[in-house]
Amino acid sequence: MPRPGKNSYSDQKPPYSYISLTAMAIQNSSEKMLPLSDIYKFIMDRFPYYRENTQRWQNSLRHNLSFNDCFIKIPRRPDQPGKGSFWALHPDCGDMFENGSFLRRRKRFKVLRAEHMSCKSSPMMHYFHHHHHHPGSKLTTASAHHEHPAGPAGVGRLPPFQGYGGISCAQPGGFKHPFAIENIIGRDYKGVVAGGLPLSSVMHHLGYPVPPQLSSVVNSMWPHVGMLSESMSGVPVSAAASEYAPFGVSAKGLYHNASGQTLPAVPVPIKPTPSLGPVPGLSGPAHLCTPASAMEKSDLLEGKANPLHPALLLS
DNA sequence: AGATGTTTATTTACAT
DNA sequence: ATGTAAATAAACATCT
Repeated sequence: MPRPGKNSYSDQKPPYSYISLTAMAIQNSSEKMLPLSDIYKFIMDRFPYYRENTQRWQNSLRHNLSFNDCFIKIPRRPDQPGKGSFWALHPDCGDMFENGSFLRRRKRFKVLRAEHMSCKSSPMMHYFHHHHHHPGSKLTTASAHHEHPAGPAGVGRLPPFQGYGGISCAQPGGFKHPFAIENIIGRDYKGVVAGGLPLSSVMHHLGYPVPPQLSSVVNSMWPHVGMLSESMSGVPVSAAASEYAPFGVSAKGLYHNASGQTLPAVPVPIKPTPSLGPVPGLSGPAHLCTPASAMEKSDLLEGKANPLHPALLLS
């Protein structure tokens, strides 16, 4: 362990899995989707550690994109030049890091084989179209309508997406919130709380589109989101890097200080969700309290699917 | 040829 | 100690 001589953390391996790094990058983008090269760029910009061994970690990252159902591929429209597809987060992947650890999720997010059949599984599935080409491929190729009423200024603004081939089950004005990380940190987001739950996740589950402003909380979610490298931001990397210095802090201490205020999401070692005890009004078989993200394909196929979302159960 | 994706296999590390 | 998520390696396919 390097005795912190100022910069010693800067090139340390960040306490994020590839999945969380990628989710971070995607969430940080205005369109909530990025081409591979931009994911690379995001990571390299903020984490000096990843400016080396690029062959190795980028291969791993690509593996993760393909392998994990929480990432979906969105084809480019003809008017969006560039290489490769866009990558986004599966709308139903929920809080993948609800346990407070960005290193290891409680359970892998897996998509049901027959998900395309019932849109009732999630209103969000309206954004996806049954294009089951290759059997066994994860989600269907998405024909998501990533049209933002007005793309937030900045990153390569895309023309409003009209949908593919005229097929459209557009959710008027809606952005599909991918990743309800608000639950991790955002409990104090202004005006957010409804019955103790972040508004956006409630909305999500009621089938309402979550407005972009709400997903902007992301910027407070990930310690490094919004932070650029020293060269770009003028902020010394070492200073910013110290943000994830306290690896060992308890999750409890991270989320709320004494006054109940929310603190930045510093990744912590996975720990038993302290408040995960019996949820009032939600007693019953354990598997019924299992987060959707914890469901295995087999469970879902056997009809054990949990209609309730983690965000509504735990938080 | 190189970037992008997909897939299988093996190893490592963490949680329970 | 066992189960599993994540990391790593590598073969291979596709597309530009």
